[in-house]
Amino acid sequence: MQVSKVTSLVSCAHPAVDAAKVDAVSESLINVDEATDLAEMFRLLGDPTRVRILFTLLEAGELCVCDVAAVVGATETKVSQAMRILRTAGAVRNRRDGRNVYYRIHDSHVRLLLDLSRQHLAHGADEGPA
Amino acid sequence: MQVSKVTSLVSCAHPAVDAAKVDAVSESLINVDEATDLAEMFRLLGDPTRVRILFTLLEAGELCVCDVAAVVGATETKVSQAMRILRTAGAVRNRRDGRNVYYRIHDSHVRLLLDLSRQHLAHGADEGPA
DNA sequence: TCGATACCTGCATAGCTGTGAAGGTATACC
DNA sequence: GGTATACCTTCACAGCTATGCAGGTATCGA
Repeated sequence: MQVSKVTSLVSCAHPAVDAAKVDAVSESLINVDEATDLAEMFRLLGDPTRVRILFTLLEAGELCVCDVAAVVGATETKVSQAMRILRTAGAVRNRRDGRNVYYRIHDSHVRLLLDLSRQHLAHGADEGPA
Repeated sequence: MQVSKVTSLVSCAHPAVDAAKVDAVSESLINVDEATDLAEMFRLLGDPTRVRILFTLLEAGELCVCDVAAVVGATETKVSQAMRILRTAGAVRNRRDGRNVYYRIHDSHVRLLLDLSRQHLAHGADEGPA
């Protein structure tokens, strides 16, 4: 897979400025499928409503739709719609108990990202250069 | 800010199932602005093209548009458009050197998230439950 | 000055996304 | 059974997004 056939494995419009570097980076670059999966996960966190819902679940552990709606200050419909997206993506999981449906975070990567983000929000959201 | 006026600070449609829990979580929940900023950042990483571009820059350190296009296998226009979005959001920064414009990652949070993601991709993308 | 190169910028557009309204389903209680 | 609660789903739609095309700007070499 992916032999080092210099600059021929990439469909370049121009002759590359630094062919060696281009080839080197091409070798170690994640493939399109991995990038797509990763992007899909980030896109899931790319909505304020979903972010607040997830943080709510992160804090509470498990909560029914009704209570999540109360916490984030949104309608049940809105929360339910968001939950469907999160559930379909595998980020959360639900459990029925009587009339209520309880949701909790299921994906460990999502949990990790949320935790990390909260830490960064906690000790000053400094936007210092890398 | 945010006094504990139980269940009155949230506009609940129904009476909450667990009012105490709702109030407790409401107190510690990030506010809408923070959630919006966070979501905006995640949304920036929610596109495969941008993800691959950023990983390319993460690996190479600095690269001109031409070479990035060659690495990710996209047109210069596509890369340029993506760069504009990343630049506007503050994720990358550019530097002109003659005819070429070199880009590099500027945002430390973005860099951290990418690094973390790559690690998770590295040792098996296990989707085990949290 | 005259291309050529490297990159950028509208413009148009197909496709996606978040949101609300209306109505449906499942469970509990009388 | 009948009604209320809690949640879900379908439908519609305004707004956004990624992408390609055509043309523009900046720099270099002759």
